[in-house]
Parts: sequence; structure tokens; C-alpha cells
Amino acid sequence: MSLNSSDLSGLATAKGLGDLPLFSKLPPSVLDELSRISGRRLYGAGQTVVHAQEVSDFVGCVSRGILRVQATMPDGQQHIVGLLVENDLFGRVFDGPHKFAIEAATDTEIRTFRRGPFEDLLTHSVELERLVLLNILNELDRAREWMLLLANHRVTGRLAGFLFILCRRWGKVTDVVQVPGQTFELEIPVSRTDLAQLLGTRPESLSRAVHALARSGIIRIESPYKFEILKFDALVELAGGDAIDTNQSFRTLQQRFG
Amino acid sequence: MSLNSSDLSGLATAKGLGDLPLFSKLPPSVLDELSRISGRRLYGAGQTVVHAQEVSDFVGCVSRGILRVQATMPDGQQHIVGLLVENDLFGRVFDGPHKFAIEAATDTEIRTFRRGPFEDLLTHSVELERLVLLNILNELDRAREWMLLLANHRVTGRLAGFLFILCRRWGKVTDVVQVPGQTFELEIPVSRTDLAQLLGTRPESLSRAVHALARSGIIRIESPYKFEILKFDALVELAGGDAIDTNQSFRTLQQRFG
DNA sequence: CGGTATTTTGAGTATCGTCAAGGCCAGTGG
DNA sequence: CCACTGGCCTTGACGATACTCAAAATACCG
Repeated sequence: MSLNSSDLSGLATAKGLGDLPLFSKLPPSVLDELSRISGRRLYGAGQTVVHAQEVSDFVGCVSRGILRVQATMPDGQQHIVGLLVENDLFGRVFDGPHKFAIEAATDTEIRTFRRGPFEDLLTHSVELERLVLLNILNELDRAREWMLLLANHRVTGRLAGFLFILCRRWGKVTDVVQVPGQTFELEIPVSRTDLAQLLGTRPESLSRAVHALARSGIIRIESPYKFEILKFDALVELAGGDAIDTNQSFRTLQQRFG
Repeated sequence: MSLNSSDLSGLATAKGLGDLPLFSKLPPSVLDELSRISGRRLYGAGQTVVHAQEVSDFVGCVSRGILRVQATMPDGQQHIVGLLVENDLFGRVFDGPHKFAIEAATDTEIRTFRRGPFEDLLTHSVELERLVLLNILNELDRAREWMLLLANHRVTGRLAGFLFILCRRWGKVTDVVQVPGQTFELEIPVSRTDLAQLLGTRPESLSRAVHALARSGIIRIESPYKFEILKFDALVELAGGDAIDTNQSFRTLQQRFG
């Protein structure tokens, strides 16, 4: 996982957008410009990438690891409102300060683009503009999915919906989901406290919910951060009316993995 | 920020975009193009503007009334994930089908733009592009605010946060908020059932919460759909850690209204 | 004025939050 | 190498809150 820093110097950085399949379809000239204003950053788990209210001077893209988008309450508590994984863009293009803080949930590598030049490039490249627009639009849909998830009244239901979304959304992210045979293996490198905040509950209740799912034979707890999904349809049923169209999403998932 | 409509008569209103201050700062040529591909539509309360999974042929902007963005569950229940008010844009630019249905919560008038030409215009006009991008970015932030709101464990807290956000966000929307002296008068033309879904609870619990707030002297119930906010700070306190930075938002609100 | 839909209220039950204690793991220091 | 310590996860018991079901009151509309 550790990247040798010497690999990053010189040519690797100049032409090194190969680690970002997100941009792979852009025209070479745009890629060239992008790589020119680009840099890499590494964050350890828990480090802050962007502070709330900060006017950051860069736009970022996650190339490895997980970032959490969170708000700090007046009383000091922190609530997570989103997670960013591989190929997720973040940054307030054309806009003012960030309204939420961004912290590394795991050791994370991000690709940065200087904001000013990126905005210029954005106005010149139709392709890049589309890319960014669609990315934000998708993020909006995901946020709304989260709202549906949080609207579920039972903690087990919210947890089931969460696991379901993870399977669907991060199906291709090797860090998080593996597919041994017919079951999924999820690794969620987030503390119980964080996960509880994310699902709008307390660590104790979340723990009970996790073990309730395990007792029902729906999941298997390999470690506190590693689950195996045994009964996918039961998960969907528990999620109840959580996801937008569980059926369609499930079909998509089945098509992808057989 | 209020633009006299007569000021626009030469450019915008002549072509009929004067009702949309959102676009007022765009260059005349773009306005011209916009009005050329534009139309008006009226919807009665309850009518569907866009079906879920539908690939709509237009991009819309609310000029009057309230739209609700909602998902239909497998069991038939409907959950609201967002509300659209005056000057809110909606539509999946460059993208596939809508993931959520859009219905009129009240009698609503929207301004439509044919999607293809709008996308073309978007790629040609930097200003319009920025406008759309910022609009979506703001919507994303609002969705995340909603997540914070829904993360509150008590129904009264969620309701308080909801009322707070309404005051802050629709402070200028005459349809919803009036400012008689020092108190706010909110009109929420949404059924209790819808409101309950929006806040992740049941109509009964919501009703109790509303009357609990009334008994505490925080609000006054004028009618089931019309409240007067009496103690704003108490509202904020009940919302607890709901909004991102209640303090700053409150200051903004105070500055706006004295 | 009457009929219908919506809101409100009430009583009982389930779920969840809270407080407290125990167990597991990793890092630390003797 | 082992005991200790601290953090995190888990478990248990209790109280508060919210959901369910049912009925009454109110508002809305013709």
C-alpha cells in the first residue's frame, strides 16, 4: 500500500494520471493540462484534509482510501454526512468556503488540482465540465439515498440499507468489497462510533443491530470491521423501503457479478 | 438583490424570463437563447412533473409554488427527499433518467427549457455553466443539511431543525415566510403525512411534536399548515446540533431581517 | 349544512437511548 | 517476556421515546 515517494517525482507526476480512470476518457490535451496543475497528497487516518469554513485552494480526487465528510456540532460532536472513495471528486468549484470538514477515515491518497487553473480548464473543456457536473449530480443522488436510508425507523433496517448501498456502490472497489463465490465480503474501516453517527444512532444500538443481523444468519462477523454478506435478499427486505429501487439495483448487482 | 422587473423589460421580460431573477445576471445573448428554448407549465397540487426513471426532455426552474422530490418504495409508500421552491433548478443535465419523481406539492408554475438546446447552451456559455454548477452544489449542501437534521434522535428536534432551515432558506420567499415584526410566520402547504415522511416519523408523532412545541411557547399554531415562530433561539437549541453552524446561520438571518 | 378527509388524542407495546460494567486488542513500560 | 493501561467493542438493565392501533375532534369542500 505504501508508495515510494521517489516514484512520484519527475515523470510520474507529469504524465501520471493513469491512477485515475475517472479522467481516462478526456482528450489528451486536457489530460496534459490537468496533470500539469496536479499533485499528490497522502493523509494518515484521522488527519484533516479540509477544515470546515475553509476556502481551499485545490480540488481533489480520491485515488486510494476513504474520506469522510462531516460537520462539527456546537457541542463538539461530529456527524458524518458522506463518505468519499476512489474516484470521488470533492471541492467547491467556483464557490466559497467548504461547509463541511473532510477527514481521512483510513490512510488515504488524493490527487489535487490547483483550484484556479482547474476552474479555467473547466470553462474551456466541455468534456471536463460534463465530468464534474455528472459527478456532483451523482453525489446529490447519493445524498438523497442516504436520506431515504436515515428515514428508516429501525436501526437494523438502516444498517441493512447501508450494507446494501455499500455492496452496490463500491462493488468494484477492491479495497472494500470482495466477491468470493456468491457472497460479499465488506471491509468498513470506520469505528463503531463513526458508523453510529452516520446511521443516526449510538454505538451500543449499532452493535446490537450488527449482532442481530449475525444471529439471523444474514451476515457473518469476521472482525468488527469486516463482514460477510450471506443472505442478500434478506438484507434488501430488512432495508424495507430504503433504497430507491432495490429491485433494479439488485438486478444490476446480479448482472455485474453473475 | 431585488431587481425591478421593469429594468429587465428590455432584455429579459420581453422574451419572458423576467420572472426568473436567477438568470438576471447572464449576458443578453444567453438570455435570448434561453428564452427561445423556454416554455411555461402549470401544475395543480398533486400532479406529477417528472416520473421516476423517466428521461425527461427538459430542464426546469420553479417560478412559483413548491415541488417535492420523492421516491416510491416497493411497498408503495412515498418518501420525500427534498423540496424545490422558487428559483430552484431541477433536471438531469447530460445524464440519464431521473432517480426520483417530482410532484407538485402546491399549485406550481415552472419554466422549462428544452434539454438538448439547454445542454448546448451550457457548453457554450461559461456564465450559465457556473450558474448550474453552483446550483447543484448548493443543492448537495442542502441535502447534507437534511442528513444532519434526520440524524437527530428526537422528533421535536428534527421538527425544530426543519422549521429553522425553512426560516433560513426561504427567508426571502414571500409564499412561505412573512416577517411581522420580530416573529416569523411559516406556511407549509404539505400534509402531515408528507411532513412526517420528510422528517422520518409518523403523522401521529409529528402532531405530538408540533403541539409540544406550541405548549412550550416556541411556536403558535395558526392552522395545521401555518405556524408562527415565537422563540427563535429556543428553536435553535432544540434543533441541538442539527444545522451545520446554527450560530452563523442565525447571524445571517438576523442581519437580513434586523 | 352534511360528508369526507385530515388531524389530533389516547392507551399499550416495541424499540431505542442511557448508564454502567465487562471483555478484547494493541501499545507501553518494567 | 509479561503485566499494565487505555481505547474500543460488546453486553446488560432501566427509563424515555416513538410506533401501532383505535377513536374522537377538527378542518375542508361541495
